[in-house]
Amino acid sequence: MSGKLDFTQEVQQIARISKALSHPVRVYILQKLSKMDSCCYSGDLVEELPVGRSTLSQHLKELKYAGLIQGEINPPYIKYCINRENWEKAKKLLDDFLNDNKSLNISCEETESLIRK
Amino acid sequence: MSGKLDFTQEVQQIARISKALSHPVRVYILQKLSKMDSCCYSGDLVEELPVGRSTLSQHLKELKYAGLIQGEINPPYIKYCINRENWEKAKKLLDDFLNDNKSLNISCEETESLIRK
DNA sequence: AAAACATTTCGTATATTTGCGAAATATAAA
DNA sequence: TTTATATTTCGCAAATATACGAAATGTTTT
Repeated sequence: MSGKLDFTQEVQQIARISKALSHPVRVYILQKLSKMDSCCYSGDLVEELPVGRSTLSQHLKELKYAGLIQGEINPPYIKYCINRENWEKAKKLLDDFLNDNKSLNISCEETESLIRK
Repeated sequence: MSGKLDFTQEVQQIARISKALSHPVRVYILQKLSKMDSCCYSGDLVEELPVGRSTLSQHLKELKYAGLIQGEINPPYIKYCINRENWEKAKKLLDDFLNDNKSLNISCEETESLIRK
């Protein structure tokens, strides 16, 4: 009976993907994997990143859980690479969110009274 | 002397923006403000959202701190609207991050051995 | 001046995130 | 079979995020 909305699937998905991108280590990993168009060993990444092995492993797990990367077992290594399918979906979701503005007019007068922290 | 990298400004900014987008309440607010191309009172938003006034206020504060929205004082109300300048910057940062892939070939063989949670 | 209103700040509780080292797992090499 | 290697899981501590209600702030209306 209240006017409270449930969040749409879209809103929830955008928040979930953004959360996956909300840490520099994870942004770095995704940037590298998507640019390199190849796979990376966890051991290679830990050399470049300012975190320990177990911490890196957790970040990889989160990205895996979010569906943005996948690991190919290649004993005793695990090669990580972008999950292209989900990466494309994530891109589309964020693109739509960022660019679906009704107009770009500035209707809110920018006055001197704007709150500044 | 270690091979550890510092994160680039770009990587840090992407993580910071993504963090601002990592909660459904904040995604909803940004979606609404960017689509409506108008301003909103905190009181209007609290009617629609499943959080209390003080909690909403905190989310608005975070978005303000991230530079994505601004509040125009209109006593006794405060009208919130998108900070168009920073919103455009955020869009560009994320767009570049999402779309700057060297190629889209799938070089990582997708085998049955993919790790699945 | 007092009452009403919109919003924020404060204090607090709980949950989640981040990080580490040690131990566990599993494979390859000796 | 023992040893070395790559990675993950576990247990824990510290930091951060989320949420609420009560109190504070500041403005308008009465």
